[in-house]
Amino acid sequence: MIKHVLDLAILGLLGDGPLHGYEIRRRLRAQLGLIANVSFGSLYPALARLERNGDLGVVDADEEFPSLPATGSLSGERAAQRAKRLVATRGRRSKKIYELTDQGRATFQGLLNTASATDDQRTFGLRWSFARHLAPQARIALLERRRAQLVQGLSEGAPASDLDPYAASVVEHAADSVQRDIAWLDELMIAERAAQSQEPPILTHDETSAQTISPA
Amino acid sequence: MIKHVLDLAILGLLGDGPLHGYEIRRRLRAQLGLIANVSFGSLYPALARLERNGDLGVVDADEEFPSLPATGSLSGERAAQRAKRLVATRGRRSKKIYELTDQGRATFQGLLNTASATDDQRTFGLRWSFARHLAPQARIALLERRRAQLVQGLSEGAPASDLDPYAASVVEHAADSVQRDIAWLDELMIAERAAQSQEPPILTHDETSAQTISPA
DNA sequence: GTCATCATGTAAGCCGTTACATGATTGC
DNA sequence: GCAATCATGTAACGGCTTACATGATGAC
Repeated sequence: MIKHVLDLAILGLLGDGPLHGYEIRRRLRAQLGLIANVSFGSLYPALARLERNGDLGVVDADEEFPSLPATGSLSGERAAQRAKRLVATRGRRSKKIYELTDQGRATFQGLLNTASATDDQRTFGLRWSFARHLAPQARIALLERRRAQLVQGLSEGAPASDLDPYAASVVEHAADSVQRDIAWLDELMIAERAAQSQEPPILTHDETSAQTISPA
Repeated sequence: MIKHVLDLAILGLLGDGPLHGYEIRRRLRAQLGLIANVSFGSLYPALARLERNGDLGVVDADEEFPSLPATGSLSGERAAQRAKRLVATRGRRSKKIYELTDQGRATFQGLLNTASATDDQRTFGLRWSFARHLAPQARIALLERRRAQLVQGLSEGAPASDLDPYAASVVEHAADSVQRDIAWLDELMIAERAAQSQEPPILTHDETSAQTISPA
């Protein structure tokens, strides 16, 4: 999984609420195990990098309990207490809970809307699995870009001439798989267009923000 | 494409006759473009490594013309002339034609028969496309190993619960693809068993050598 | 108290792509 | 002779996996 894709997965999962690294990995494997995989050795450095970049913030352990809202801004003695408690709670090693910053949300939208030329099926799958965060017209565009890529790959693919039966069966099956992927995209497009024509004017938060944010 | 797989592709293509690097890449893209890809930056170092290891030998340009067989062994003056001609023909940069050594053939058989736990569909496809070099029972075994891997991956895969429609469709399509791959393997197994029961006692060169060679 | 699991993090090694550099051949 | 293609090779860079190291938590 290349860097942008890992970032996309992390930011996407955190879009549903704060999580710590271990849980992010668990969810990726449980929910998207067939299309995404990530080792701790790449996940934790990625989280640290995203935090450095300002895309992620670390949640104070106390804030896991929303029944204790921060009334007004913290300052002076109160802030010192809180920092001390954070250290005491986490020690040097404990859960480190990340949340999306506004910049992180923008970065996520950028990654989601920026289609790479080297997208493979898994990359596309991960992207599409977050499609609810895309504007409707961006969904259609994403499907069409992916479809064009697959069609081009097929045309550049093997003519399957003068191959022995074993190699020929492999090439044939690979071509079949791509064609099924294309058919799947066509179904998605039909469903998407139908859904959009039914309820066109409703704009969600994600949809409005998607229109105001430029790709990274 | 991991190292073993690249080696497998190179050695497999050279099994049909001597080739130079540029041509190896051309054929890989033309014949197996959907399942294999390789850049010069990895191909040439791989060729050099295989040559160092003794799996490949460099063919004298003269030997491209089989109408000039080497009658007897070369020695002394004759050998010197030939070496000079080789340098003159290739200069410092020209076609460098590789051929399989006996050791290279053994290495190929080892790679072909040694299934890795991290095999993906492309790796398996490349392996299977060289299945004609495998002993019949090794073909069946390869198919069954791959099938078991896919079944296990499916069982570990997502329960697809509480996902939004977009993510759910991705997971569902991925599972469908794996199931189609399994069905394909089943077809291959049926065809393979049928072919083997029709003509069991015929042993080709590859089949006999496959039984005497141990994996690398 | 100890074992399994949860949880974070670092370092080494591997490998592949990209970009760069060089030179030979062929058609015009 | 010049451009396009054929042909080989090197170096820098990026990024992922594996293995290692450390520590907290909960069950028994």
